[in-house]
Amino acid sequence: MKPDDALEDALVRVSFRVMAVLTRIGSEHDLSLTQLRLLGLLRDRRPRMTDLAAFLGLDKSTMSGLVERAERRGLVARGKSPEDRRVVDVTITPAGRELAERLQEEVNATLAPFTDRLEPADRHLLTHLLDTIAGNSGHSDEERWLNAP
Amino acid sequence: MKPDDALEDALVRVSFRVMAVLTRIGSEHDLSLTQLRLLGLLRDRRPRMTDLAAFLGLDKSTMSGLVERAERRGLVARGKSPEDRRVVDVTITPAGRELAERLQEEVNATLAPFTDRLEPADRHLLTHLLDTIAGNSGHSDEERWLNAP
DNA sequence: TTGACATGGTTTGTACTACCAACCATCCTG
DNA sequence: CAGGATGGTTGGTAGTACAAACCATGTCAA
Repeated sequence: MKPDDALEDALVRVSFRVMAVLTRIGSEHDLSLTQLRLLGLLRDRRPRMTDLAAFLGLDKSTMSGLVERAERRGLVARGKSPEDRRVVDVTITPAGRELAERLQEEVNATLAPFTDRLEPADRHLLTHLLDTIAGNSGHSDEERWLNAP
Repeated sequence: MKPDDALEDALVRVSFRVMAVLTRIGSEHDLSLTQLRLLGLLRDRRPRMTDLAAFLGLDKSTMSGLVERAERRGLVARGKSPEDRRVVDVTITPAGRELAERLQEEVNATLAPFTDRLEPADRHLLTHLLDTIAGNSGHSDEERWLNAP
């Protein structure tokens, strides 16, 4: 084992904490982590099923069930593309959007006590460092919350 | 929405990336994220079922199945406590320990390209900042990889 | 143009995850 | 010793995820 994996360890540790927060908040709204992410993803996109599967790293068949359940709850809608009648475009409904926004607020509010352990300057610094390792050095507004790998 | 959630967003984004790495590496060894975490947890502990459930934030019944499947694969073992014959102590087997170590190496190796985007000084800084928000300010060697919330 | 192949989604079947409620076994306490 | 509390397992249900088989539509080349 390499002598200095402290950063990798810290990343994994913090990530599990963040996931615990997301999982809890999701479950309070009867949403799995994946559904949560789906909703966040659809806030500023209108992808087809295949794109969604690629974004989330899931199989097409998994997407079918995922979208089907979300649709049954009125959070997303399926629309057939006029250009290619095979493709199904997935959109978020007003109800879904409202839920997604509330979720993000709750997540941020829950994470705040942790991030508030840092001085404002350190918060900016940490944000920058995280963006750097994530590859979003020039913080593009395109790449947003709950993005794909 | 508060004006400055940049740090929270970055944390969530990076966490999803880290989870994607863990999920992929786990699945290459036929391990779910939870099994991965269970294995990591057992590397330096010998908890009873209830403690494991609390650590992982899961129901006792979920732990039964989880441990049962891991035991069937020879990665962990159940041992009855002599003091209290109700409790079941869970231990990692040599095979399980070897796998856990290989997993950690792979995870660290996969994360390295990301963390290597930072200068050594920034890596130390980031480690310190992450430890701070996670509450492990005095980096205790007790609290290790894949810890509980 | 039409036959062959590629692409986009759904369906079906299986295994795992996770919860809850009900249930035994063992411990503890009055 | 009779409750009740605690530790785990079992059974039932829903969701997640994959792979394979499938249908519909699109594309390309002979």
